[in-house]
Amino acid sequence: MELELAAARLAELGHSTRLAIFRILVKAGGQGLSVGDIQQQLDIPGSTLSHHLARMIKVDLLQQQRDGRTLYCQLQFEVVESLLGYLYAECCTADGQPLLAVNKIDSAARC
Amino acid sequence: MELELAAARLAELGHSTRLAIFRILVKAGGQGLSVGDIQQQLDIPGSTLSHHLARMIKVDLLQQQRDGRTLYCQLQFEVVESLLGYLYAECCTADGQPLLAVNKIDSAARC
DNA sequence: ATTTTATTTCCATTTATATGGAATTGTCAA
DNA sequence: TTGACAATTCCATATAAATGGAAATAAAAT
Repeated sequence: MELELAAARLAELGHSTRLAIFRILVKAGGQGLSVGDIQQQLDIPGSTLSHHLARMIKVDLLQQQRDGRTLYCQLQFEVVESLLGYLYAECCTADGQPLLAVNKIDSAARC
Repeated sequence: MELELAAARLAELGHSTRLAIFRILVKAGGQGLSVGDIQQQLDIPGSTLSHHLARMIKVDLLQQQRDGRTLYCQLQFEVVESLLGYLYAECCTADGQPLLAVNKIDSAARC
């Protein structure tokens, strides 16, 4: 992922409401969650939520899929993955040594 | 790290100039790099750079240390680590299963 | 057909971010 | 103690983001 795109995606995660949406959608997993359910969890006006979702969709952090009159939001996990992968790649020195210890932490322990 | 702080830090990384600064400082490692060196690499006006640095300092992504008339900028690696750690922790489902495959990628391979 | 439900888009307003020239501060060297 | 250098702060301006009520769209139920 090139820098501009990574920055754009990080900017979208860099807002407390949107980071909360991200969090909720991670917990929801692959099947996603309806806009209404998200709204209920966050307790914010529909239009505000809609704007935030639109922004996240624009940078491919999430996707929507309609089922009847309900719109389901699904996190684009591959995109999130590539974003985090980019950050990690950037967190290596020129000589290829990782500077962060996050890799060493057991993933299960963090959950 | 709580959500608000994580969001604030992500927002600072979510700007192409600042992400470029981040990148440069990662490559520079622990000893850091002078403001002038960063400016030379980015080729932007000093005042603009200064504003960006100030923002990053405000959320503790970096630190400055004066040596004579030169100011050295050092990335706060522990902070970056905790931020990425937070994101990874959020990327686990409620039942503790990591949803991202980034952990499985060999860290050396990404550098 | 009409109402209800789910969600978006339109619109206006407020607030924050980004940018960079000019003036300023801090430090060293002659 | 003046001059140059490193970097910031001041200031003004332009642009973008955030917010939410009201109107519009889409789909289903009555």
